[in-house]
Amino acid sequence: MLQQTRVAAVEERYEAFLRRFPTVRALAEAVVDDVLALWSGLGYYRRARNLHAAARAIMARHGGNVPGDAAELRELPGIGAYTAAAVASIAFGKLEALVDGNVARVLSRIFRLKGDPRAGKPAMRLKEVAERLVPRDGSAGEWNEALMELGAMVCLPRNPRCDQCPLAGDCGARREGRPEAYGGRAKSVKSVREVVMRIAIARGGRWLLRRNGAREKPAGMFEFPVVRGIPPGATLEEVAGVVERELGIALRDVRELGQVRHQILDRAITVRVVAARAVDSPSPSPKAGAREVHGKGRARGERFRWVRSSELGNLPVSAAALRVARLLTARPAP
DNA sequence: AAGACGGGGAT
DNA sequence: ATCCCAGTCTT
Repeated sequence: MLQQTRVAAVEERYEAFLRRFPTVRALAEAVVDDVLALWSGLGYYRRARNLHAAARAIMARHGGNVPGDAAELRELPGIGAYTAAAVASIAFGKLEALVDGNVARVLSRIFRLKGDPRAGKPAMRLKEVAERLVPRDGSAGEWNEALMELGAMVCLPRNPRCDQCPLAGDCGARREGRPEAYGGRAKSVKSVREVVMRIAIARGGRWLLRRNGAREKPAGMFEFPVVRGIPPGATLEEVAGVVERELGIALRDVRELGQVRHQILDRAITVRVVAARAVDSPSPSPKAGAREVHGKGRARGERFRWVRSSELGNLPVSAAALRVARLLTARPAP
């Protein structure tokens, strides 16, 4: 969970995950949708799929015991150089150095290492430095945690708190007077704004959700259906017409509920949320043309599904869908 | 070596 | 609006 995700965000989620899957075996025996459901909203869902696959590999290859050796850990899906070293050193007391985003920044500054610390030669140099520094007295795990913590709490990307840093006297960047000049990424990402409309169709205490395909993002997660081709000034009648044509569901009580925003890597998305009820007859379910199935290799399930709000927590849903659901709960139908 | 991957919190 | 997070895998 911590891969590319802040500790604060993970803290709220991992206890529930461990309660649901307390052992490697429990995780290995779960179906992947149940694993993804506990990952809902966290993002990077490949991590959840990899963790699930890793649990199965640990059952198959290691008799259900997590290997303590970095090289063996590295063979598991989703475990790269950083995670292998972190688990081996922190959980198993092994002598392993590691470089995460925090350590990269700290060491780049202390030794005034130029270049993007996450890629290419600079990354290699950092790993060498980390390996030279890691203590050999059995405290590698503590050392690694301390270095990461220093980066997270003191040696901050933007405004480092050098006055509180125990290593300020040893820091080349500090001596140079410009600590922020080191440890930053090479290129920046431009954010593009985008507006989409999603519709929440209610029927008999359920909402209609649609599962993303393999090429849609986030892949395989449930969302409220997008309504495409709606210009900014369109009327609700026009919206209902598009939905009826695309999904084959007649609507009543159509109303614009409000907006939710969410930030995806390079896009700032504003979601206009339209709520409506399905007219029960004649066709309460998405018409055949809209009823796609999953691509090759997946179970052939329906793209669309009527879901009770109470069972939303048992399904893999995107963060956007969680926000929309929250809005629906806050502003229920009149 | 670059790009893809989701989302959020701090600034 | 930008940065970047206790990265990894694919192209």
